[in-house]
Amino acid sequence: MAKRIRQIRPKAAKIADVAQLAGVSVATVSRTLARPEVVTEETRTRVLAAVRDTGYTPNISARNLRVRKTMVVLVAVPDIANPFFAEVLQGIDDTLSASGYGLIIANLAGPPEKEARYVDLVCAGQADGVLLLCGHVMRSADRDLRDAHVPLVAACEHIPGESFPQVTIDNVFAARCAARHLIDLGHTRIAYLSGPKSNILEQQRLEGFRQAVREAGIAVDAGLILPGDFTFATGVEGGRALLARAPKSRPTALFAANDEMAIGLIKTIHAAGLRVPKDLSVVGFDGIAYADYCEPTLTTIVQPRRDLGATAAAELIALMTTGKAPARNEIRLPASLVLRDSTCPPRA
Amino acid sequence: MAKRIRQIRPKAAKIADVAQLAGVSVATVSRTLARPEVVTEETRTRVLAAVRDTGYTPNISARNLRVRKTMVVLVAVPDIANPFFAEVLQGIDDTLSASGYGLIIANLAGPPEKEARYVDLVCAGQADGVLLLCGHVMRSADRDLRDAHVPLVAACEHIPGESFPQVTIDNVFAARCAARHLIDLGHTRIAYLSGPKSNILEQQRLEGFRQAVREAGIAVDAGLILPGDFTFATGVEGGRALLARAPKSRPTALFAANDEMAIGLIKTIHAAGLRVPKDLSVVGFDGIAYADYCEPTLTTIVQPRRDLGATAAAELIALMTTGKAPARNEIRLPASLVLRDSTCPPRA
DNA sequence: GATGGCAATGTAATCGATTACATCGGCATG
DNA sequence: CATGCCGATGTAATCGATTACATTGCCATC
Repeated sequence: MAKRIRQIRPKAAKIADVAQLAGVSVATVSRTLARPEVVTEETRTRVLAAVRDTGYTPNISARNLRVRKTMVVLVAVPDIANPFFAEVLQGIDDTLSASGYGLIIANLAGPPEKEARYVDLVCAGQADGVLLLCGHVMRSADRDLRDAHVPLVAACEHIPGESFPQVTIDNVFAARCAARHLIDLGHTRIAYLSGPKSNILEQQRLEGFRQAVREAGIAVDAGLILPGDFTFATGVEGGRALLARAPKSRPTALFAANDEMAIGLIKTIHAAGLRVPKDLSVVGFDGIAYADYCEPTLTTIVQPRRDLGATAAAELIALMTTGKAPARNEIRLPASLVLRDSTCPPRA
Repeated sequence: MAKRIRQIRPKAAKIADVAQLAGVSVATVSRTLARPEVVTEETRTRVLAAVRDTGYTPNISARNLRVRKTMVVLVAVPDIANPFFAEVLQGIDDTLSASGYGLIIANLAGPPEKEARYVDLVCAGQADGVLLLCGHVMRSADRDLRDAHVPLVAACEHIPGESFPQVTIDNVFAARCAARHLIDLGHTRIAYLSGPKSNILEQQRLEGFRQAVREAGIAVDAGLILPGDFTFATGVEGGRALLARAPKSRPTALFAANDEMAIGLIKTIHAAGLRVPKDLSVVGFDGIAYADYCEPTLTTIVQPRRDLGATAAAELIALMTTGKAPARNEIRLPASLVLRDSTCPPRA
């Protein structure tokens, strides 16, 4: 136990060691590894044998310094603990690592000075590109990021009027579909459970909701727009607010700006003895895994999470390698309304 | 729109530029930045001004090459999409980034060759340390990792007989508590919903379950050990298996080796018209956020996820900086049994 | 047989920061 | 006044890989 860990790492083999062992020059070793076809069959085998024997692996810092690339991209994510982003991340990781890129994750949930540190990293040439999974990067950091002229791609949150590629779903349209679904079922008193007002996604989803309601000729009741911030807890709050209303004036359906709030709300409604969907139909947004586990299963807009990540990553790779922006700057992936058990027509 | 992104990054300022502008040598610039107290007040201000004016940020690859450190640690995680690990990651991230370390995440969910690539990265000196969140690293890669003599710390899964520090909870003990809770409530026919047989956590939890049952003088019914693999889907399967039994021979309580399975199982039980906890008490394991959202809320063992991550990270930092292993190699953090609504005494 | 071309390999400059060692000037001490 | 020390700064070696350019030798061509 507690066997002392070797404190001094054995001096790793360097390219010169390999060269010496193989009886060639360092250039030949480097070439053998980078473009095997340019060296003789014979030297190639000798060099590769030497590589094996020495256990050589190239020092990446040295290479990076020389070629001025890092093969690393920085991914700024609002909150890794959020399962939604976790899945987007997987898509990113798959694509990126298939092309030999590593990714370093900047988790923005946390003290803001961390954010600054990550931006520094990028500026210091520690990343060849940046993937933004959220619209709100700190103002000052944001400037620095642009000034660094590092290839940049955003995903998930669409920021209007930006010049870098953005991969998102059409939130306005999707929200309109969701609301429309409730309307088609026959609901006319429909509530909306909001995300944080300043959030772009929230704004777009509310807009979609408004459009659908307006199209149906329903007046939007300001009292039915409930405040929230995308968390389970505010979903619970929303449920309480609903229950506080006189039964007559309660909505028969509700559209939540994300799934977590929808689930919190349903829980509260159930606790009060009312049933979803009979007494209240609920539609969510995002399509987190849990939406399919909860009771009742949640009708929701499912975003192609992995695909969003994968596409954004592919876009970034293109940008990093060709250096030019893609033809279409705003890439929209299809989202789908998945019908489950949390919606039904209103009671007669 | 599609404003062409600047293809050639403006040549970033280097230390020599700053030195020239400030009218000092590169050494002085470097010293000013690293140890401000050793230079004159006067030069310091001149240098800092020059740094600002040139927008200089040190090139990290060059620094790494020189000082043979990267200030990056590699975190091997079985599956980032799993919310449990996501929270552990947050703890890691907080601690690591507070000490100026970056982290690169090796997501092992995916093609095994990715794993090899990550190991290469470490061997190539791209990381100063490794944090393992799972016991099962590929055999061959495992060897390479040890051979690289890179500081290593494991968390979450305890691997008996290893020489590197491990930060975990006592799974056997915790599982025993969970089972004990059911026994104390008066249950005598208790089922166990397993994880994958080869998984160490599963083995430890099953062992804890067995101990509790044995202590209570209850015979372990092999038919009540249901197969599973930690996924929601196998939880559902487990539920079906239970329902397939004659009502008389059904257990009155069940301990699931993790929360996701417990939730899947409850869903199935409910769908069949039985109620949790009245007809079946259920205890889970892990304490994922969702365990507190579901209906009924889940009695479970909650692991100190953030703390596991933070402690492991702190341990790794110590190992990387002092180079010596800590006094205690096996660090156990306390887990707690949280009582919620999914358990109650059996019906008379 | 001289010449040009080409394929294979070697030599050395280079990337940008850190830091051991050298230098310089000033001041205190004997 | 010479000596030595110290604090501030400069000079240049160094980290390890890549690659432009140089070199070598061989073969084909005239």
